[in-house]
Amino acid sequence: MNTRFAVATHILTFLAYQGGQPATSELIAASVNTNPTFIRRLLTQLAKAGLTTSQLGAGGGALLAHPASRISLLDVYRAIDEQQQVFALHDAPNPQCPVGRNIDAVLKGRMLEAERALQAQLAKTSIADLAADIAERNKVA
Amino acid sequence: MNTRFAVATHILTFLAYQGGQPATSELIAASVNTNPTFIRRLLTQLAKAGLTTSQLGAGGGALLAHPASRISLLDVYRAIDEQQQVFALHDAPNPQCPVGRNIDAVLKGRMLEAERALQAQLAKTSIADLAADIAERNKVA
DNA sequence: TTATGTGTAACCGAAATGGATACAGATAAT
DNA sequence: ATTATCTGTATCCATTTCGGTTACACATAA
Repeated sequence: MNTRFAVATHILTFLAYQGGQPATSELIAASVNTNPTFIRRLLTQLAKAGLTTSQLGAGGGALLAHPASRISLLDVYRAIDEQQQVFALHDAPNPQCPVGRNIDAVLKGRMLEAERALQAQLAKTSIADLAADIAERNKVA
Repeated sequence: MNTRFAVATHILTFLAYQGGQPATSELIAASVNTNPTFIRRLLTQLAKAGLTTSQLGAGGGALLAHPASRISLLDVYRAIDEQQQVFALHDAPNPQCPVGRNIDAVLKGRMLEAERALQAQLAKTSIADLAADIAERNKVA
């Protein structure tokens, strides 16, 4: 998969760590080690999903729209991965073949089940959980 | 994701439907609606994973190496998706940042949990299940 | 009024994806 | 033995995706 989910999660965790202080795309980009445009593109998606807000102008930046404890990895997944399916079907199997005619319909159901299992697990982790894990690691070190 | 998992599953289901009769890559390609080389590439991977065997020469083709009831979608996933991870991390976050320094380690664990949930669900379906579903659909129609 | 920061468009190179051709080698059929 | 068949693999190609880069209009804070 692409790294957008990981980066989006990084962004949100970073914002949680900011404690209400707006973070510029440049600042976040430095933490992620990428470029500000990439961050802004993801922030746009996160904002559209209602997970973040943006403060324009000097001293502005991105903020969490909700408490970190109420943002789950599933929320991030849904905000970023527009198609929301790990598996892809192959185009247009042969309708003349008894297998080709039905494989998509049959496989789609099983893929959905797997997808649901994945999403259910993602729902169990919040950005606050990640922030806490990170705080723990920084405490020890 | 790419369509290789779907095509590999299609191949195996097709072979299950053949009832022990070898299928050429050309025949399978016609069912999938793709080219024989793509099928042979996947068959090579499936063979390496011990899921299929190949009969060379005239009248030859691919065969299931085990009963379809003993080949799960997880087996296919493992055979085809070499990296076996839905999620990717972003390269080299900033080690100077308290978040960047730890995000990968923390996120990796959560991704693994989700990956495991996905795989556990895949394990519940066998190629025989798919073949049965397809048979049912062909019966009704 | 000026500096700051977002949102978005445009362009780029690298990598991945699947399609197409080609051919050596193994095997079955005759 | 000879021929036809089929695999396994290499090579090349066009298309798409991915993330990086530059640029700039617009909104807002200082």
